[in-house]
Amino acid sequence: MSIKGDVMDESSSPSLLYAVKQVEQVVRARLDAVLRPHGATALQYTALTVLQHRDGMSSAELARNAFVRPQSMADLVSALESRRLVVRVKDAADRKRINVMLTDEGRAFLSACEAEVADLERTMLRDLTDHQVKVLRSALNSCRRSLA
Amino acid sequence: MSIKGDVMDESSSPSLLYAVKQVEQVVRARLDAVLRPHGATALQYTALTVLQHRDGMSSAELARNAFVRPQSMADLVSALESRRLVVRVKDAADRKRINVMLTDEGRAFLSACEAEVADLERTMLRDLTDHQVKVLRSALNSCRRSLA
DNA sequence: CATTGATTAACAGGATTCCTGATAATTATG
DNA sequence: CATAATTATCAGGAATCCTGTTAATCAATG
Repeated sequence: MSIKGDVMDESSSPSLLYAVKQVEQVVRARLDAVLRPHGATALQYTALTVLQHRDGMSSAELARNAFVRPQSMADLVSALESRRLVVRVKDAADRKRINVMLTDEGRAFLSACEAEVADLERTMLRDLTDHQVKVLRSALNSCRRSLA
Repeated sequence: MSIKGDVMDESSSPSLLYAVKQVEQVVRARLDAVLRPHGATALQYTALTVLQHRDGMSSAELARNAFVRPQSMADLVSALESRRLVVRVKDAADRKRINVMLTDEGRAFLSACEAEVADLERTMLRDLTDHQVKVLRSALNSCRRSLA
């Protein structure tokens, strides 16, 4: 009885593009399950965490950061605003720009999910050494940079 | 002028869940761009490559492998069938099962995309040593297994 | 052997996430 | 100043995800 997601395991040296996708798929599924009771999706959560690091980004910036079209991100931000997790604030210095800011509710939401998400990450990394985690992190960042 | 996708770079030790998602996002965008002229999406392509490795999987198996609900995969397979890239064949030994088989067209499609996709992967890994690639691969597989 | 449980496929409806195409306003550039 | 670049928004649509439900088939159990 095989473990889920192992059709193309190490034995067949599959594409690393595929390996990344597999991990992302299982993360997404697991994250969605964690977040659903809180009323959000994995992607929405991701956008919120980005804002947590750099509040006040424009929708266009968020889109670029996520490698999607501006409109895609605008729709996501719109949904977050509907849920009152963010507000959109006209930029004083640049009137065509609208900054996306976390609300207190948004911050509370992130706090509420934090433990479970951290648990998920801990589970994901449980069989890796500290060194492997370090290499993984820098390799992923290298991959992203090379394709960005 | 920052590189796209670097809001939470190494300097702030972000979630590895996020790092995976970032790479997946840029891969998906790049892969979509490569595949669009061929008339398919990154996800459809991924499903086809899985079948390339193990032809005749059922839709339910493909779903499990991809960590999505059966219906989600059924819809994707349905789209692939419409494009004649796969056929669905009743299983002789188990009449409730339908095996998804690559067509010649499906195979030809994969061949047509192969060079460009390989190029993409090469680009992704260009700044990594062989050793780092090796660690990356096994770490990703470990992550997947731990969450599956 | 009959019943129950598990698995597979499919229908239906809907939300989310992605894209393209287009328009308008604002800022940057030469 | 005119043009180019950037931002946001409207519109429409495809793809991808889910939940809920039903029916058929196989597996397990007593």
